[in-house]
This record gives sequence, structure tokens and C-alpha cells, in this order.
Amino acid sequence: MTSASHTDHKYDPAAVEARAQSHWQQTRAFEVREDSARPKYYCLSMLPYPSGKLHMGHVRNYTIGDVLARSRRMRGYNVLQPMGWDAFGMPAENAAIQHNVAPAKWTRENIAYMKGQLQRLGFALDWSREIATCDADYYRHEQWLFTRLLEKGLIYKKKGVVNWDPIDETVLANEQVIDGRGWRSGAVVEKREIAMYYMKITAYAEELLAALDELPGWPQQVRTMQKNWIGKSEGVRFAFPYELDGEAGQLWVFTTRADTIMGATFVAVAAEHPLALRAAQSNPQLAAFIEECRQGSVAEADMETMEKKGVATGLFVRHPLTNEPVPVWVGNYVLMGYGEGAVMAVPAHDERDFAFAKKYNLPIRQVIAKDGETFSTDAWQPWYADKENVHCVHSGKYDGLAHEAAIDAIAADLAAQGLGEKKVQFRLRDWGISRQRYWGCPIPVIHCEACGDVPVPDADLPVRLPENVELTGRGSPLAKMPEFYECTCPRCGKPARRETDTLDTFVESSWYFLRYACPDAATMVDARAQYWSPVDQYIGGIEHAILHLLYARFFTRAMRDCGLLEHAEPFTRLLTQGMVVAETYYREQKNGKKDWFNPADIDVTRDEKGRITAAHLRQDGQPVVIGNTEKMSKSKNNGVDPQALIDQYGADTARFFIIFAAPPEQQLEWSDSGVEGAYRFLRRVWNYGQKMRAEILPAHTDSAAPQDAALRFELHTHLKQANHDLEKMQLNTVASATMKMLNVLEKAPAADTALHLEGFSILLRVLSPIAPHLCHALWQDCGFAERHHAELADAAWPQPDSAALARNRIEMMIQVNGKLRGKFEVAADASREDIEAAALAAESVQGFLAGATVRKVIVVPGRLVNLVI
RNA sequence: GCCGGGAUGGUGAAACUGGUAAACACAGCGGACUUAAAAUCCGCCGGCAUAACAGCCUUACGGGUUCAAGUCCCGUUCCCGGCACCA
Repeated sequence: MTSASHTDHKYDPAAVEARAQSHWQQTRAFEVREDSARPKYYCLSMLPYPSGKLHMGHVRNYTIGDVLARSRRMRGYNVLQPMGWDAFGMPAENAAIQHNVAPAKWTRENIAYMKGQLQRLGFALDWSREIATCDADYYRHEQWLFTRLLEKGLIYKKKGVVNWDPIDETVLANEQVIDGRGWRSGAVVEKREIAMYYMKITAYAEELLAALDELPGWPQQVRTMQKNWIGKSEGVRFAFPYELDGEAGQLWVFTTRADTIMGATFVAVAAEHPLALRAAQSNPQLAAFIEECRQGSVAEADMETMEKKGVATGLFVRHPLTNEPVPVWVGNYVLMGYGEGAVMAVPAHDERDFAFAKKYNLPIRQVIAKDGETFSTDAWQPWYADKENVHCVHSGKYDGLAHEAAIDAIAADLAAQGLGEKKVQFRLRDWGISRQRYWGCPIPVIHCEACGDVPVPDADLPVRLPENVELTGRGSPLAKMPEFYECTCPRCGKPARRETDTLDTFVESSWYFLRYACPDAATMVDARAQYWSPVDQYIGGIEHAILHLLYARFFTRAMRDCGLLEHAEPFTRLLTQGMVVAETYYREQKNGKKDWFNPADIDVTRDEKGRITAAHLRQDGQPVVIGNTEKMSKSKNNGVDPQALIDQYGADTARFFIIFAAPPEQQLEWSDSGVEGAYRFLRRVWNYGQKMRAEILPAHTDSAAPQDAALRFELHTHLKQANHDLEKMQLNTVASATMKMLNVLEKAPAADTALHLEGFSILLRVLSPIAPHLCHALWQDCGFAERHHAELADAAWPQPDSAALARNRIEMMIQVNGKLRGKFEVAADASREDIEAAALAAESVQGFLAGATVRKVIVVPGRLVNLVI
């Protein structure tokens, strides 16, 4: 049963873990295939970007996934848990520029290293299904789908606005724009319009929204965020007619507050709006303002927080209901790519318009009133924007109408003139998927002067990304490679030019979970994808709550509508893990830039209460500023390397600590203390296992029964709690329960061998998903594999014994006026009257009852009695 | 700015459906064992007050509902995530 190397009494994580891992590898324990005899369980963690080495967030994510996967397997499920690499992306290009290494080489080396780390952590992964999104065997299918979606009209081309760095002549990601300047060049960033491909996600807006109600396995907060992001609103789209240079035109806007139209005192248009550009031709001041609006990033957060500015165009449109002239302004806060690129402004009933009108001295006209409130243009009051219990005033024939009625009447009048109608609008915008980057999936389109944009025929796929390139950081590499872009048109055979943009990396991560099911399929997916779909449990960071998860939901539907799948929702249950955060430390340079220091290089000073009072850089002993506690990131240099933890304490300790330290959905604040405690606990388990082998097992006979009912009650109470918490995915208290179980077993008399055996077999099974290596070794060494006829990974999950949990007397509390005053014992099946009588007679409350009248007695069976006096 | 979330002892946290606030740990303090150290084991450990008990207070802050509120409602502060080209 055991070999000499296993009989060493000291807990040696490295040896224990190598032993378990080689067992799993030799038995191919976690390679699975379709099996109609058992329920399937597809447990998926978000795939990592191969940035170099694992960070703590990865370890947390995959540990949570592994606990769920292993515990399901022990409950009889056919469990698939795969892993792969989100291998395209910007960091590889940055590394290439900085270290002069090809992105492909850099990425593949990172993958090899990180794979080794994942294997060292002992996750129950089916490595035979591993995929890397940068492999042509993966992205060829994505290119194939692209051409289908292009034909179906679900992908189309239009102009979009990007951040343009005029010095590096390159498009910048929002992340690369810092305070309006390019991160490398320092140049003031400009907005530039370029032609791009878009996925028509808005075609699915209604379905994506409605289906959120049918995702009970998703956290409510994620569903709410997606709902708000899709942003369905019902309103009125209408036009302000105008005449310009003798030509008639219409300026269209959308509003959800058509009941306030009579208070519209100006119209604001985006800087890129055709009317603005036309007016600027003869208005240098306006032209200068439009130029100013072109500067800065395209990020919405920047647009929303910047100072709202505007300039009058000098043009006027006519109010569609009053025919009065209304001035047209250009506002830097109006987005051309959103809605109509123009908004009506009602200063009296919109807070932003109010501020703008005050700033530029534009009229503020009240058209909504509320009983008991007085309107004043001096300061904004929240009720000005109310929709309930308000009515129209100063609005002619609409006076007295409530919100809904006014909208109906106004929409009808606009429609009668052909100047508007009710409309449902979504905040959701189509998904721009073109990237002017090198390290991504090439867009499979050929541009021909005669034939236009021609999709690459199936037979010519994949369009391979050339892998040996030099990156300079200027321009787009593919656009400088004639050997890549020079080609012939598949239709007419004449010389043509290949598209040099690549796809957004979110495209790869929108369907990878389907490819795991059939990684060797000749087509994009096959029947195996249907067997494993949908993913039963998805685990990943809360930061992906909107974009990635929404894109994947859309993509699954698009594939369904191409006949590739039968289902619409990719992920049945979702667990959004909290972030791993750590303190930040920095020093500010004279130019305002911050140098960030890693927590590992910092010594902190604490006061007698343990609070941090100061921090110093170990290297020079000089003080540093203590920043906020934030998500571990490269930019803030506050990452803690999990490798050091694994090297020192082993994978089981790292896993146990991460599970124990915080509930999965909550943020996990990293601290080195506590890891030691996890290690001590596992060592106690190991030492108990050695005692089991040396003392308990030799004394045990199979006919013996557990003796100590009180301890057995505690043991099964902890097991019941653990099972309940596991179901809720509150894994930290599952870990606590295993600690409580060990505390019980260490109290148990050595002679009660049956209790020890029962208890330890339960403990090992409950602990095994969290610390699988240690438990695997003890399970074998203590003979449980023979007793239970299964290796631990396949052992049946333990269930509490109801006989052990039965009680005939229970303890209840007595409150007097809601304050705890005493306790008493009562038979478990006592009647309400008996409980009440026992409570009133209890010694501990006599002092409070003396001279008082008991007005009311509240009995909560099994818990407490509250005496109201 | 907008959307979503969070705040409980020195620290991480627990408290099931509104019913004993602080389980389980970490750190700290005291003790046992030891020539000594490490390891291990035992005890104490929210605040005020007290010789000790009794008692009073306490779940970010301010109100409210209830026999009873960490939990529900209203308002506020601070922190975190996302905001469409970071992944």
C-alpha cells in the first residue's frame, strides 16, 4: 500500500504534490469524453491572457473553478474543465517593441511557462483540449464565420471614431491615452474617423435584454448592469425643420421627454454634425471650436467628465410645434456616433441643459409643474426632472396633461405633420471589431477596385498572420508588408489589396468555450459542442460583467442563426469572482508622474493597534506614499507573485488560503500573514493522518461503531453546513468547516476508532477539492481507497447522517424587550405553551419580570422567546 | 458624470428566511514542553466601566419600520469595478 518514500512522517508538500500529480497524469484522470449515462457538467474559467506568468487573480479564478469541478465530479457528474490561451492582444506588441522579440515567440514562451505553473497547482484540467487563439487552426474558423456573417449582413462596414496619435501615426487604445496624450509620443491625441467593420449586435438588443430574465443562475448585479448597458428607452424621434441657403432640411433628434418639447430653447449638435461643419465654413470661431473638439480621447468617461462647452452656430431651426426659431449650438458633450448626433435642450427640465443654459445665458422656460413646488431659474431642483405627479404648464393646448398623456398628444401632433413618431431606442451600439494592430486575427476580406470588398473564399482560409515581423510602434505593421497585402481578387483575378486590420480580441473569446468541446473538429464546431453546451458554470472576474459576457451571448446567437448551434445562452450559471487587490505605494516625480513600488519591496511601520502608519522602500530606506488598495496590476506595480508562495508552501496551501481568505464574489485583499496559518492547518491534517495510520487503524475493527454522540453530532453539523455552503458557492466557509471538523476529531478519544475513521473520511472528501494533493495521499495511505473502492477524485461526496443530527433537547434564548437576558433548555418537540411557560419560569429573567406586566410573548420555535413587558 | 457593488474587532471574515453580533482563522499577549530555539499544545483576546460581578455601548454616518435590524426602507460619506480599442 505504501512505499518507503510515503512513510516519512513530516509534511513535505513538494513530495506529496508531485506524487498526486503524477498519479493523475498517469491515469489521465481528468481527460473526459461524452457520456450519455451521467449528467454532464461543463465547468469553465475565463481563459488567461498569456502575459508572462500567472498572477494572483488567475490562481484565485482557477482554484474556485477547480473546487466546483472536483466537487461535482465526486457527486457523479461527467465533468469537463478545459483550459486555453487568449493569445492575441496588445501586450505582445508592446513587449515586441520594448524587447525586440516577435509577438508570436513571446506569446508561446509565456504560454509554456504559465502552463507549467497551472500544472504545478494541480487543477483537474483536461489538457488534451488546450487551445491557443493565435493558432491558425483556431482563428481559421473565426475567419470562416466572419465571411458568413458578412454575407448575412450581421457584419458591415461604416466609419468610426478612433484615437489618433499624429506623431506615431497610429491608432491608440483608450488605455494608451493618458490625460489626452499618446503614452509613448506624448502628442495630443486627435479623434479620427476611419472605415471599420462592425458586428450588428443591435439586431439582437431586444433578445439579449429579454433573455436576461431567464438567467436565474447569473448574479442579479450582472443582469442589471447588462440591462442598463443595453438601455432600452421609449421616446419620440422628431425633427426641427429648417431652411438653409434656400434648401429645406430637417434636424432630427430623439428624446424620452417629449412632454417637455415646449420648453426646448436650443438644439445642441456634435462637432462632426453636418450642420456644424457647414456653419463653420463661414465662421472661423466655430471652426476653431470644432477643431478643439477633435482633440482628446474618445472614451465616454472622458467625454462625460470634461467641462461642457459650446459655441452658437448662428443657424436657427424652427420648433416643430410652435414654429418659433430655435438656435443651433455645437456642444462638446454631444456624441456623433450615438443616436442622431443632435439633442434638443430643455434647460428647465434637464440638469445638464440647465447648467449649459446658465453658463451661456440661454433662456430657461418652465413647462412642467408639480403641486406644492415653485419653479425658479436660480438653482436646479431635483423635481424639475420628475415624471410622476407633474403636469404641463406654459405649453398651450398641452397644459394640464400628465407625463404620459402629454407625450401621446405631442407624438400624435408631430406624426400628423410627418415630423416625428414614437420610437424605441437602445443605448447599445454596434460592436466595432476592426483593429489597426498586428497581433490579431487577420480580417478575411480582399479589397478590389472593380469588385469592392470581397470575402476570402473558404478554400483560401485561413488567412495566416505572418509571424516574423519587426515592430516599431509606428503605423500598422501589416500595412507595410506587401507580401501580406498584395493579392489577387478572388472574383475577377485582378491585382487587389488584402485587408490589413485585425479583429478585436474579444471576438476570439466570444466562442472559445465551444471549441474546447471539439478542439480537433474540421468545422468550427460539431455535435460534441452541442453535448457539452451550454457551459454549466462559468467563473471569471467581475470586470467582465458587461463587454465579454455580452459579446459571448451575442455571438452564440449569431452562430445559432448560422445553423451551428441550437441554444442561445452560452453560460447557465455565472460566478463573478471578486478582484485580488493589494496596497499601492508610490513616489511622485517633479513632473507629476508616479513611480510605483511593489509591496514586496516595501517595509511598513504599524502602530500598537496594527494600523499602518508609514511605509519605506527597503532599498533606500526613504519613505513612500501609501496609495489606495486596488486591483493587482502591472501599471500600479502591486502584484504579488504566486510562484514564491507555491515554492515556499506548496500548491495546497496557496489554494486553501485563497479559498479561505474571502468569499469568492468578494474582493480578496492580499496579505502574507494568513498563508502561514493555512499551511499550519494542512500540516495538522497531515499529522492527524500519521496518527491515524500509526494508532487508530491498527486498533480498529470493522464491527466497531462510533461512540461519542455529541462529537458525532458536531461533525455532521459541520458537514451539513459545508454542503449547504458549497451549494451556495460560499467556499470560504466550506474551508472553515473542514477546520472545525479537524478540531472535533482532535478532541475525540483515541479509543473511538470508528468515529475517527468516519470523521476523517468525511474531512478528506470535503477538503479534497480545495487541497487535493494532500487529501489524495492520505486517502490512499489510510486505506480509504480500498474501503470506498475509489480514488479520492472519484469518491462519493459525503452526506450528513440524519440520525447523528437528531436532538431531543435544544437550547433556546430568552429576550426581554428584545434584549438577550438568558437561556434555557427545552425538549425538541415541546409545544408553544410549554416553551412559553418554561421561559416565564426561567430563573435568569425573574429579576426583569418582577413588578412588570408581560404584555406579549413571541415564540420563535427552536430559537428564542421574546417577553414584551 | 453615468451604471453596478462594497463598508462588521488590531486583521481576513461568520451570522441560513429579520431572531445569541464577531463562528473559523491571522496577529498579539500569557502559560506548558525544551539546556535553548523552532515546532507543538493550553488559556486570554470589540469598547466603556469595574477589585470582581451586574451593567451600558457597538456592524461607515444620520433617520425610519418592527416585539426584534449587520440584515428591510429613506438620506449621506468614503472606497472599488465598468464606461464600448487593456484583457
